Parts: sequence; C-alpha cells; structure tokens
Amino acid sequence: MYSNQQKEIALFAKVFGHPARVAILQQLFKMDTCYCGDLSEEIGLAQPTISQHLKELKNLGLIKGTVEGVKVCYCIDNENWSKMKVLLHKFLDQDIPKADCC
Amino acid sequence: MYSNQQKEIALFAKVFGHPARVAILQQLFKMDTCYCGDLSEEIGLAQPTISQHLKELKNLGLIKGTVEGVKVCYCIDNENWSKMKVLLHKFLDQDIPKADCC
DNA sequence: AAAATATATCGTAATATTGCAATGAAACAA
DNA sequence: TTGTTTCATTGCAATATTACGATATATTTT
Repeated sequence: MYSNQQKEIALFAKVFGHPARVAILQQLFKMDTCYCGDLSEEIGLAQPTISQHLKELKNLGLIKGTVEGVKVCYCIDNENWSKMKVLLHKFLDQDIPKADCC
Repeated sequence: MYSNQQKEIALFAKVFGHPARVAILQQLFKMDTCYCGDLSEEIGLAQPTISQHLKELKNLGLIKGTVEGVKVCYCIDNENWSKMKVLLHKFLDQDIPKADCC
C-alpha cells in the first residue's frame, strides 16, 4: 500500500512525534554523560516511562545503550542518526521554490 | 513540562508519522494539480480517511485548500513548510561529528 | 427544482500509545 | 549473604489514532 521509503519516513517521524522522546534526544546531544537515570529526573517522567521511550529509540537504532556496572549509558548512534537524516532531509527538501498552486 | 520548541517539533513530526500523510504530501509535491479526490484513488484510502488526514495537515498549516467549484484544490503552503523545515533541521542537525560516548 | 458530483463531518469499532505502580533482574556494597 | 541501586519488564487504565460507512453540505448540471 505504501512504498518502503514512505513507511521508513513515517517510522522515524513517529518516534520524534512525542515531546518526551524529543527531550531525551536533545539531552543525549547536550550531555557528555548520558546515564538513563538522569533522564528521568531531568525530564520529569517516571523511570519506566523513560525506559519505554528509550526502548523505542533503540529499536529504530537511533541510540544505543552500554551497561556500565549498575547504570546504563545511553547515547546517540551517530552512524544511524546520519542515515536517518539523509532520509528525512530528502523528504523535507523536496520542495522547489514556486508559487502555491492554489 | 516540555519546552515550546520540543512540543512544536513533536507536533510536526507526529503529522509525518503516518505513511498516508507522507504519501499525500509527496503527491502534492509531485503533481501540479492537487485535487483532493485524486488523492483517494492514488493512495487507496477511502475518501473520508483522506479528508481526515488532509484536515490534520491543514491544521498545522502545512497545506491549504481552495474551493474550485465542486472540487477542492489542495497544495503545500510553501511559507509554512519552510518554517517547519527550519525547526526540524535545527533538531536533526544538532549532532556534531564525534565518537559515540559509549 | 431535482439529480449529480465532490468534499466534509459524524459516529463508531478496532487498534495503538502513553504513563505508571508493581515487580523482576543484574551488578555492586557491606 | 543481604541489602542497595539501577534499569527493564509486566499489567493495566486512560487516552489517542485510524479507517470507514452513513450522512450532511455545497456547487454545478440538467
């Protein structure tokens, strides 16, 4: 029904479609350390909720987590983030400057 | 709880988070004429469903529709599309090339 | 005026998402 | 070993989304 490209764009966009996940990603970009527990405090959602959002981001490959003792260090997966950017830029930049048709 | 910027990013991303709306937008970019009814046939969803998706896109200002007799001509709102692009690019491009932290 | 066409809206069923308390699991500390 | 800390998972209630048939509305045609 939809092309693979359309489905991929929608999948990535959907994961950005919740402010909690936007906040998580911005925090991961901002911080050098990126322990999961800090996100819960910083953002103000319960730990299971954060964990659930992290899981979705991880499933799409946008972040990765490394166990460090009792803690888990999360961070952006730069390679996959770049791939996602190419896809979304292609979608966002498909407009050619011209007058609106109506 | 979230910044206005975070909420705005999420709102725009959410509307791209469904393949039907991605398909509609791609079609609007591709076609010169952009009558609503054609979208239903082209994409393969019932007319009320397309109409509903168009409404969401219109509510965010990304498209606009002009009544032309019995038909309605939809098209991208280039000005708002550009504004949205600035916002999303800022979000997508916040990464600085560096090694993953973990 | 009546019929036809194109779109919007309503109502509703099916499904998905969100948030969190409770609990489980794994690593560390005492 | 026992307790503590950190994170993941489960279960569930509340809410949102999606799709579409039925219907309403508006315009054009006959």
